Amino acid sequence: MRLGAEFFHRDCLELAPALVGKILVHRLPDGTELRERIAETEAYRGVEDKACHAAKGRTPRNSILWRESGIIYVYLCYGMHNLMNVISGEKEQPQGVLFRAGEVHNGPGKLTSYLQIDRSFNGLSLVEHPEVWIEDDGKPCTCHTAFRVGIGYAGTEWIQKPWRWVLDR
DNA sequence: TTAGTGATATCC
DNA sequence: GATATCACTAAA
Repeated sequence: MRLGAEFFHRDCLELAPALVGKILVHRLPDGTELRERIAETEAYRGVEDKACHAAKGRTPRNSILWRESGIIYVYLCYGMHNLMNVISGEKEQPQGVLFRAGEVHNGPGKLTSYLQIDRSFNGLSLVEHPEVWIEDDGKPCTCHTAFRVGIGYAGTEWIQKPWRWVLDR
């Protein structure tokens, strides 16, 4: 079952764990469906979260964070990796959830590479786009928290937030 | 451990 | 216009 707007419309600290175990799907023009179960997510929460792109104020790149929940935010990292997020929470409240790994393809760059998600998907909607969506296959799963990765610049207060969720196996 | 890669923000 | 930085990955 495809997840609708009401699923995404909540705080990133709730949405991130809820997304773990769900299936990310991208249907290609030839009908092929690329699917991958989400194994890791991270929450980035507002301007006060020093690890969140919104912490440095609104810029052309991060302005997507201020959009409504369910919108896709993709940006290029280290010149070669597309990192995919979904916006959460209230509109005009800059927060989102990073898809940090899939069950098969670990790492945020490898996940988008497999799913063929690049920056052209920036600003599209996981709720309304006909070829990209998230499914709940009803399979129960559990996850545990961890520290977020790769945010050394944010300072210890924010590094120590348990805002990463990892699928148990 | 380190090179590769390029958009972005921040300084001239 | 120049430069430093970066929510990473693969190879060694």
